Amino acid sequence: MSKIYFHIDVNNAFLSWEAVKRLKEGETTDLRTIPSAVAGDPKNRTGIILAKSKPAKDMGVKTGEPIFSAVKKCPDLVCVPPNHSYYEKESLKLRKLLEDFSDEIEPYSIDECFITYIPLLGSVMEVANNIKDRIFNELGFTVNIGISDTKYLAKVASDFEKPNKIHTLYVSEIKEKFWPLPIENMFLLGGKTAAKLKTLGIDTVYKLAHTDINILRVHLKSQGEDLYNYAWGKDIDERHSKKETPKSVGHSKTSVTDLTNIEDIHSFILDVVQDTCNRLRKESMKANTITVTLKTSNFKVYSMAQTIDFATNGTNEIFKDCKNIFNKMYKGEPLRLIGISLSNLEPDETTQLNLFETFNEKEQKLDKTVDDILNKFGNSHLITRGSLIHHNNKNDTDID
DNA sequence: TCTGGGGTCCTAGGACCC
DNA sequence: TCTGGGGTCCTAGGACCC
Repeated sequence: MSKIYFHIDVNNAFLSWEAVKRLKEGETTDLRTIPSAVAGDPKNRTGIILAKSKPAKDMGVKTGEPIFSAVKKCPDLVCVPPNHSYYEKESLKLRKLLEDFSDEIEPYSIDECFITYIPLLGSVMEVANNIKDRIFNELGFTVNIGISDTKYLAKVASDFEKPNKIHTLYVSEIKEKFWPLPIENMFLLGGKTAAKLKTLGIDTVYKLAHTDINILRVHLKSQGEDLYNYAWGKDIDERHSKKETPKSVGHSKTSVTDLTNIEDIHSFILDVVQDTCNRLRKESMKANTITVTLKTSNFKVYSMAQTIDFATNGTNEIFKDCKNIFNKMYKGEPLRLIGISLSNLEPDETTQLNLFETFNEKEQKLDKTVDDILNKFGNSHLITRGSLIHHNNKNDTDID
């Protein structure tokens, strides 16, 4: 007997979570009922729309667009700042609830999961309705559920009419429900590929499914073959499924003002490295490859990677490597963003129990150093971090 | 005060080895 | 002095996802 998958997708996740939170805290307006959005802060040059309400969407507001352009279309738009740690908690609550309905839960992102259907719990529709109702009653937000015998089609189905809806798209239904759709509705087919396909006269899933696969291979390589197969109901293979252990850990930050001074840049790199290494150690992993990414004030992005001789997760060591890489690649332009990504990961046995104590002590020492400097100079980011580097170089302190 | 941040995978090309 | 191919590893950039 073949499996049936449900794809659970929180409707307007960040915005819904924010709305529920605010109602609980006593606010009277439900953000979901007015033109609203969760958005970054233009002062920090991160002013883009991360999630929007239905009324905002109806006025043309799009995810990823700058706030200023959203406000042009929708002058009454209410923007609230994002709260990622809160969203993480809501996401975990959802997964916990889903454990009552499935023994195979595969998180796909913070607001999406694939689960397998258990026939003992009732018919497919009964179970789907129960899930939907319990989420709404206990957690306060709505979801879409897509149902199919493949994960790929379940994902496509959950994207049909929203919100608070259940849709099926079984392989046996692709002719009526999938093929008539524009290719943009296909999962794993983005804007660039859609544009390419259109120049070939392919604008619907039907046309894609009825194009010679060799033509697709010539123009889109292996992706062309994959898309052709999806159009015929083939499932995504495991390479598109999330794995338990991360393949890379990275961080990047946009600077409030463009960075031009080398000391400021080094402070900024240290800042990003500290966050990244911290997360890597939490995962008990070490990295063999370090990648530095720069975005210039003109939005040009380039990167350089280096594979090191011995895997590490030490802040100090990685900071030194990052500076080396940076020096090799930097052409002197004003920088808007700096990112560090650590990849080629392997488990770090040394961060297990026996060294846990000393590791913590070191962490505390660093925290104290940062705090001391903070107290001395105030909370200006650059002064703080710059001082830390200076302090580090002068005394050759192990900042890890 | 215009344009985020966190990921995964693929491709093309170069280095290097046999 | 010329000409091979296969295989692996690494890197830079790009497409895609949420």
